[in-house]
Amino acid sequence: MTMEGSTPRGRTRIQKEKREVILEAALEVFSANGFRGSTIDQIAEAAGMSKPNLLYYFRRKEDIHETLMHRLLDTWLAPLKELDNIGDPMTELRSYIRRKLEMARDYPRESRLFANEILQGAPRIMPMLEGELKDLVDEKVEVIKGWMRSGKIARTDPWHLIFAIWATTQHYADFDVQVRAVLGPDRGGEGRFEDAARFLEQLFLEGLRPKS
Amino acid sequence: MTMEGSTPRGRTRIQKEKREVILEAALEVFSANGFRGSTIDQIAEAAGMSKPNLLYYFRRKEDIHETLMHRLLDTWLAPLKELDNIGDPMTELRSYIRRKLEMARDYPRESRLFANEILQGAPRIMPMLEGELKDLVDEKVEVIKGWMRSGKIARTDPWHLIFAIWATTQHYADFDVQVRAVLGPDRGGEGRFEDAARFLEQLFLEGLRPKS
DNA sequence: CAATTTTTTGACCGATTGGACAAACGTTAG
DNA sequence: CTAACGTTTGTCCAATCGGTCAAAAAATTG
Repeated sequence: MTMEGSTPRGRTRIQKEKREVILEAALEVFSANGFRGSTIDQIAEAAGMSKPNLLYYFRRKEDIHETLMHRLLDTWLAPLKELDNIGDPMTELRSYIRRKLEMARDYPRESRLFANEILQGAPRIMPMLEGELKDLVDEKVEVIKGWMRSGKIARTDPWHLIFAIWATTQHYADFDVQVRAVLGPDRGGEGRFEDAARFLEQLFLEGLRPKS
Repeated sequence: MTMEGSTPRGRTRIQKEKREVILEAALEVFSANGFRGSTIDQIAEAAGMSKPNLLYYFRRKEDIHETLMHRLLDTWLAPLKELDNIGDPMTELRSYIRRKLEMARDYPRESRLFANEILQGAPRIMPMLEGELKDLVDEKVEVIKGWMRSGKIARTDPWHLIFAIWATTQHYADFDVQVRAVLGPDRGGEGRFEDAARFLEQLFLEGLRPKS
């Protein structure tokens, strides 16, 4: 029996392993060149196998990308999911910013893959944006609104607050080459994430300090 | 004599006009699909001419992109160039944020073209980033440092302040589809730029209010 | 061992791509 | 008019692309 892409059943040990190798290679290639800029040959070479061999595990180039994007969104939303109102609002926000910045530092390829997809108009994940993502944001917006009502943080627009956190943190992954070019050799080393963390904490925590 | 791409001399009126039409079409196509994702045929069609005709004005696909990127950087740096210390620091910063946000609103294609290039590792404009861009930022960092020394704004990292302004404003162009998907039909209309402007002003101006 | 199934590969295919080129067309100057 | 120059197009080409296929090689099973 040939492998059925639709049925998760019947995956042998080799299939599971090779599919992981391919996905890892595809993440590397897709995040660096975008979907249309990447070729199956490139991915196959990065995965250490021939093109027909790769196509034995994923029938179409788009299947690889789709699998990658589905996994990605879960990883990507995880930090926001952790945001809840059991702790102190300022502490919660600081933790969220830190987690997002750590993701930009530790998973820049994932961030760039996501950025690539959105830049092209999100043709393959639009439903997920309007569904899962929007629902999660709506939920967290209510949490933030609660903080504002109770005077724990300044009143402002919760949606744009979330956008600002996304934008500033992901910037260090997506625009990494620009950040390093501007900072130069001295300031552009690994310490840039520490500097960024300090700055962003100050910006957001001072910027959201409740007036009273 | 055939047209020399290297010599700006000898451009007829028709050449100037057609080159502009091509660049406008290329901006549309490149910003939506990236460099490798765009074809000469697409650009030619958007420009209302045949592919060989287009190649009469630009010998290679890359020449179009290069011309576009060179112009782009000038446009892109203009708002930052205007930042100087003749006015009140807070007013200057507010103006800068507003100008950048207006650019994201009025020139989203340019923003996405730039983002695409940086995402791919800036293969074609790296020298400009390390040269012009870095020099300009270094200069403005000194301006901001002066404001901090004189106690007009809070002491913080000027480089990351600039990054944060870039990231938050360009986010509304580069991640537009995500912003609109998350905001939904009600809040995602044209008013979103007004909301963003209000939020960003509050965030940055409160976040940078000097502690006295 | 042999039979069967899974994995791998070389060769191939049609479509698309960036680009070349010569011929045709248009325009202008003498 | 004609010669020269600028512009446009149809046709063509080599390279690359995503993907197929049959057959070989490995692995698994009995």
